[in-house]
Amino acid sequence: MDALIAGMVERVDGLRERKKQATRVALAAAAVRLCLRDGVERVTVDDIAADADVSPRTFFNYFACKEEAIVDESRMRGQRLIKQLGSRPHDEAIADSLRSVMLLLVHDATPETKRWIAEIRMLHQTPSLLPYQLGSYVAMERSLAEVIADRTGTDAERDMYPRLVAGLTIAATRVALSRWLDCEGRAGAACDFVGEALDQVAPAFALPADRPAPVLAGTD
Amino acid sequence: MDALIAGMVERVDGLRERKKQATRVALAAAAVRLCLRDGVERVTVDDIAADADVSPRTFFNYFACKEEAIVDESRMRGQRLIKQLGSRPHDEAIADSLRSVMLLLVHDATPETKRWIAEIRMLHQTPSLLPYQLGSYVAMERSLAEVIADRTGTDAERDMYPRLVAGLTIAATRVALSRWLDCEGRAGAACDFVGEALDQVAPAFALPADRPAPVLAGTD
DNA sequence: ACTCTTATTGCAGATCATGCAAAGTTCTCT
DNA sequence: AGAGAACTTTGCATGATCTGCAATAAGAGT
Repeated sequence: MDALIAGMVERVDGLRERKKQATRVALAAAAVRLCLRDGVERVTVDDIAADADVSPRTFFNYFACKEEAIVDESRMRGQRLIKQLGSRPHDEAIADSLRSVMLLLVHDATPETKRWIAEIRMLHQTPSLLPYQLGSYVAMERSLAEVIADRTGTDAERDMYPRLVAGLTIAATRVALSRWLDCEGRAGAACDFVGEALDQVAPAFALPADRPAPVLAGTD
Repeated sequence: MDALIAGMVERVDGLRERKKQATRVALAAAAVRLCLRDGVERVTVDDIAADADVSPRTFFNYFACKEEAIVDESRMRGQRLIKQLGSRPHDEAIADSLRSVMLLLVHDATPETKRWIAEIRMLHQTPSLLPYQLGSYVAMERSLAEVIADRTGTDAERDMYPRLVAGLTIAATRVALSRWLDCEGRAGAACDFVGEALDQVAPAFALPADRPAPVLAGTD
């Protein structure tokens, strides 16, 4: 749990680390801003670097490609979400905690959510970005699994349960958002879609110990 | 359903279409073969094109990048799997059908499975390929959703259920295989992992109509 | 102030990826 | 069979992507 917190919290020691963070954030923000303004196709790495006031070469010290930078804000938003999961009441059922936190995503009160919607709308209609978006989801899955392990008394290394619940949660949310974007404006709010998907998947969150043994017995 | 079958079946009309298929298959096979032989980093598009006996320019008529070609066999394998799902008894519970078909993946009787294992082992330890692998999973999800819709009397366009079940199935299988690869040789066979994951997720496959209303009252 | 460590930058070079037009095929129709 | 349409392959040119390497600059610790 210590490593998790250390990796998540944005508290940084010295000036050097703070500048690195700032550069990374500036690059990611520039990437999204330019893509929203000019369209993903028309934005080059040079443009992004110029907008963030660093050399093009520095860009590649932070991201392997343009797409990674574009998706980085989404990744950070996921990390913040997981942090909020950690601050849910510790005795709450894990399904309820996950539901509350995932619904924060689409709770369109904050201006931040507005930007995020514009962002995922762009990601949703740009096939070349899809793989990298999915990659950031998997990264989120890993962090999520650690929190779930902590909350359910399972082991993120040895047990499949936390990884599985994390994967199912992300998958359900992803499908719900995708369907919402497909029929946007015509069929209700995003939180209805996400809520419905998480209701459907919730029965799979029962701890294996509480689940009746399957017909074909397990591995241990 | 017609469009699905048409897109899936590899039956081709004329010589032209057959040659195109052959070129695509040759490129994908060359990509995997060279990557397994020399390592992903050391293989260039020119190498792949040369191995498949076409010009480098032709490569880009089929794939947008090297990674897409490497993952294409995996994508085709998925399509074949979905075809097999269509031939399961039509009155079988969808959870059982999915279980049977997904377990075919890791049923290591065929020599084809051997190659596939080598392939996913490579994908698993090459972070730069992960995004494209995930992309092929999402493509598989779409086809899978159509079959599930057909089998359960739901609508792949309007209902969330088939897309969700497809997404959960893929997610469970992906997590199981990932965990198996993480502790390979130490903790049993791959089919045990996949089976356990699918057992855990199965309760989420109940049709919404059969599911009791959630505690937190719904959205409608 | 001095040194150690680390980040930034420019440059060279390889690879990636796309548009375009010419050349080579398969297909269709008579 | 043969003419022309439709499509695929290919080479070329060009811009973008990405990686090492070495020099410079800047923060951290003493």
